[in-house]
Amino acid sequence: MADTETTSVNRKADIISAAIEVFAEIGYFRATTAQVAERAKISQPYVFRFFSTKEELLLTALEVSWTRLIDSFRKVVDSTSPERLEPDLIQAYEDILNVYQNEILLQMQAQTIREESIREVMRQGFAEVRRIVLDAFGAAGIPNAEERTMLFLARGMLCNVSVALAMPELKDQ
Amino acid sequence: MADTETTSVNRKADIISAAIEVFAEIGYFRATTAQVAERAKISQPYVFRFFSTKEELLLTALEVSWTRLIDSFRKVVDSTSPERLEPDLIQAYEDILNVYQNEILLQMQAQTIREESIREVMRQGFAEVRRIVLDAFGAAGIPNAEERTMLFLARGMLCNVSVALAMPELKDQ
DNA sequence: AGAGTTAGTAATTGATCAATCACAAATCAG
DNA sequence: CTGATTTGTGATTGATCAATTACTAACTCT
Repeated sequence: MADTETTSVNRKADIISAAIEVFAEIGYFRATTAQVAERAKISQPYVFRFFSTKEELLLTALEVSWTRLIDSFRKVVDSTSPERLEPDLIQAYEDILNVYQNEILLQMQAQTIREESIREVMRQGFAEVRRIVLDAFGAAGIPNAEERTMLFLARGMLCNVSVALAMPELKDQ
Repeated sequence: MADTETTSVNRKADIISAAIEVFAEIGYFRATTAQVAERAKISQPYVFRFFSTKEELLLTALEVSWTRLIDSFRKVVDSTSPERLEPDLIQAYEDILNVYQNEILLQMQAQTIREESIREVMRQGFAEVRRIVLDAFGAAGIPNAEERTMLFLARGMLCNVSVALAMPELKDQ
């Protein structure tokens, strides 16, 4: 097992990573499967061995991005103190925005896509993040947990815009 | 001057309105100029008499949407009391989200488009809205005006997502 | 060795689309 | 009435793209 081996799982992950980059940079509808394939260093038709349609590839890419966010938030909730909970959640989100910016940019795009399968993934992702934060705020004894959760999500959405448009003044104080 | 007359100005406005609807519903990159033309009840090539490219049409549509928002906020700021300022601004935004939802959905799409001309319009729009709100909060003697402005914008962004995904639970309380 | 399976590609297809061109119909000015 | 301008469309073009087809190459197991 050399590190150059190419398993089917690796290939699929490569394609998803390439798709996240290309879709985020170029825009899902404008990006072509050939561009994704080129980034993944495979031929264009080979993409369709792993994903039957372009939309299915988007769906999978979105699932990956939500899983990353949810896992990260869960880790914080399971390991921090009530006083550090909110700042640590904010820090976790900022880390993701730094390291996996393209995944967040892709989520932003998907917010306005009207295909029902896409909307469903987005709704599930948002609902689960909200659930995790709300439960954690409640367990930490934070008062007005519902409103605080709303404000936490709201600041997250503004951070996204701030990053996407390169307008740090929008969020910084 | 009958109300059925078609001036060049009317035609242009028709095309912009049609573009806002079609782009918002279908997505800018996926929407076709033929669909815009059909909605505006003209032929597809005639669109290009008023806009030299599809992107220029998007740019104009975005300008219209920002002008609507900015004019609305200015009206509130110029006419309300310091105590009613924030609730009235929130109400003004909710009204726009109800009546001109497509314009906001188009702005959301444009947040992730990387063409520099599009980004410039979006940055100017956000910067001007922020300036208006911040100045008004300051003039109204609201403490921590900067932070309150940030939170106002943040709640606005969450409202957008809540509307786009039809998830009222995200913003309601 | 060689049959069977997996990994991968070149070439093509049918559809779609932004933009242009060539032209027609209507309106207007003198 | 007529020439000029404005308003508008049908037909076309050249490019692009998702998806399919028909292959080849490489590996695996016996």
